[in-house]
Amino acid sequence: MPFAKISQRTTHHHGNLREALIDYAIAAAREGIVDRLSLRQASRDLGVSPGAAYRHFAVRQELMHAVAQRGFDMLAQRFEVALPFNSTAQDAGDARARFIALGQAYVDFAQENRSLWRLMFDPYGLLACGEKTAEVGARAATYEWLAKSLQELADHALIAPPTAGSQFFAWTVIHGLSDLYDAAVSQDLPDSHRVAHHVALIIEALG
Amino acid sequence: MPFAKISQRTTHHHGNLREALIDYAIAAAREGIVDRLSLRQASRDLGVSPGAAYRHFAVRQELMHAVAQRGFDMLAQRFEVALPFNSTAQDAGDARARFIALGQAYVDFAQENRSLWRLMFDPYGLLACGEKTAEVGARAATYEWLAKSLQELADHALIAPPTAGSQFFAWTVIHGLSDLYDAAVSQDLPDSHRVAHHVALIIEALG
DNA sequence: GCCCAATGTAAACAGTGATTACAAAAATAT
DNA sequence: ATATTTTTGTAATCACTGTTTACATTGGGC
Repeated sequence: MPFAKISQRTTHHHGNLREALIDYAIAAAREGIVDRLSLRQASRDLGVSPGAAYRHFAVRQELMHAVAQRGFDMLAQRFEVALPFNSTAQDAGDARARFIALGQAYVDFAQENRSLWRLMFDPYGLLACGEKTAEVGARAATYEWLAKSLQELADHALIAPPTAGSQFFAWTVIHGLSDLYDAAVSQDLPDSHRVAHHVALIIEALG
Repeated sequence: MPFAKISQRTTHHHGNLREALIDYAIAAAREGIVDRLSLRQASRDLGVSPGAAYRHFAVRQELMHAVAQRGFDMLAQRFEVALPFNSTAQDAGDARARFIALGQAYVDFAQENRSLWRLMFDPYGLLACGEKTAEVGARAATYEWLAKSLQELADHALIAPPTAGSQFFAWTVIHGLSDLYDAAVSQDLPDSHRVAHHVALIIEALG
């Protein structure tokens, strides 16, 4: 589905089938429902027998697992761009702008990767799947950026000192926004700076 | 899966297969991933041939469609309990309590019906499926309660007069909370009145 | 009582996740 | 360098799925 047959390899071994499968799934995510991806189709397109995939993923869900993890990495990368980790807010306005940029990055990513996004937060996929340490860890990593940004806001007296509760609140709002923003477009909302405006409201709430 | 063979009917016609299938799926949702429900399994358990289901749903997705719609009805029912429609807030405290009850109802429903919940907000299921008027309509109906509650808050000077933007913001927060609350439990947050506290923050933001 | 639309059945199709027994190649040890 | 072991592939097979088709049964309206 995502793209036609790719590798006419001549060697018996594919070389990097595991990563190739993840790449394939990520590409598939961009133009459809990654969760509904067929292992057989993927194997076929990669020029490999169906059974081969099972050397790398004991079960279909395990591939989805890996894909979601990759998704969290991609998200973290976005955060790093929006909020380079070795940078700091200069003043209150800067802290505010950086916080909004963070929220915007989150929403943008969700919108540009709907299908992957949904997979990442599937409570039946990752969260229910045995050892959830890894991906919860990855999520926690992205959580760090939020913590940092909130701290900056507090440092410039825009909000009260952050707590676990306020951090969760901020995440909640941005996450909800990411999930619903599409639907919002279909309704007619006030036009300008929509995401920015909503993210800014978080600052009000925590002020 | 959800429950074993049910109807040993003697008549040729089932009588109400369509509703029976939806009921079955709703029951299935309570103990697993409704989205992964098998039409054949369902038909089997209902004592009917696989093809029979196709007299009522041209395609599997159409059943999911109907199930999600039922989900919105169930949610609306919760709202009606939390906020009887022919009642009004007496004072500011009342308005506040009612708003929080509304949010709590939303979160509770999401948590008690995780699988159904996820189906309801699947952007690939309903929203992408042709004529989305019906379920968007249903969603809009639940939206009315939120509008009413916000208006009550404004009437008692707890927030500024509601706008489309502020309404969307409130929805966003409550929705995000519903989606993430499970994950939150796994972290250790301040203990008491968690949902209530977060919903209350919406009032701060819109004040 | 007859006809017809609605609703069921049975059998088939292609496609799926997964398992198994076996082959080829790469890595490693001798 | 050769033998052995581990990794990674193949082919065939299983039970199951969504969906379609041709055919049977039924209940309601004339």
